[in-house]
Amino acid sequence: MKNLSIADYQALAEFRYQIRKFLHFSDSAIEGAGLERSQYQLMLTIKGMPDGVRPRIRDIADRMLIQHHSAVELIDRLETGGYVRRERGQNDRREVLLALTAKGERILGQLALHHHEELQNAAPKLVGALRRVTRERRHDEGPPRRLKAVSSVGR
Amino acid sequence: MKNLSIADYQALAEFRYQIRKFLHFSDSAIEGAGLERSQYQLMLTIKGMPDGVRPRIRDIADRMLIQHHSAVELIDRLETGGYVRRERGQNDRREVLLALTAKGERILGQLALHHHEELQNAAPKLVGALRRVTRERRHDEGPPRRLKAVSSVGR
DNA sequence: CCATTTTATATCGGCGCACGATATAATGGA
DNA sequence: TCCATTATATCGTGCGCCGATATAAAATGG
Repeated sequence: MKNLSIADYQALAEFRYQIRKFLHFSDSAIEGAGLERSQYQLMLTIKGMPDGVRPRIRDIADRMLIQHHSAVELIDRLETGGYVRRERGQNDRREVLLALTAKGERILGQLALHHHEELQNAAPKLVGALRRVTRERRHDEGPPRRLKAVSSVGR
Repeated sequence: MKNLSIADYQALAEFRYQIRKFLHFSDSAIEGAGLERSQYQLMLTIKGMPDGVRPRIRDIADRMLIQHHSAVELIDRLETGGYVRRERGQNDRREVLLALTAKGERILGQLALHHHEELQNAAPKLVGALRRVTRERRHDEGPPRRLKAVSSVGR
């Protein structure tokens, strides 16, 4: 089994850092809206489902890669907050179908837009970090110094 | 304020899904080694630091974008498990410098290699999802669901 | 020097997330 | 009908992360 070079460790660490940085931004935005990360993701999962598909709890859990009862907990809190609502299935009465409330739609819209804008800035660094992991070592960019939030891509 | 299209929501949801999928793989691998995600990341942060920099708790916390006392907790558990050790600073005796134990080095090496390999597979989908988010198509959606093999949802 | 401020680390209580184990209800198959 | 399966819900536990607070060492100002 081959070993990784220091540059490989640094590339992996850099990639984790970039993911954390994006999620850190995300968490701040989400918290500002009174939600938690997973609650936003659950709403986004509902909204981002293929057209016309009415999502059951089971479908949400699969898409979020969590156990169904973890989804149940999230939905409990989202329903309490008035962001989503449960609807019993008509045909199969075991099913619970989920829908965003008007409030949920509004909050999700704001947050998603904010995330969309942030990703225009963050994407290059994320892609760059990934490239450094997947490419054999290159050194055309120094160690990640402290950068303030940049608005330009820098190529 | 402009609104996002359904395709934008789907792209954002897909990106979150790809991140979750990578982290889900990561968590499984890490759990198999008896660790937690943040514990692996902390060790990786130590190992991936610029050459010669001896990491203090403060430096780790900054790099991980967490509060220093959150890092303290992680280090407590890592030290209990025998993965890292604390060393009092020689000059400044307030400092605690961190070092990986032999056990820590070995486990980190295995996990990092495993992650490195996985990223060779996962990177294309992550980059693809990012591209779909950053591609400008906000006003209209073209043909519905023109997707490459990229969106295989995986169970 | 000593008092005060700053820096570095540690402790305590709390909440959200996710899990395993388990329960309840509806459906479907032999 | 009986029983396995499916869908959802409940309970208890551990980790991650936080805010508030505490302790110790170093730096600073008279």
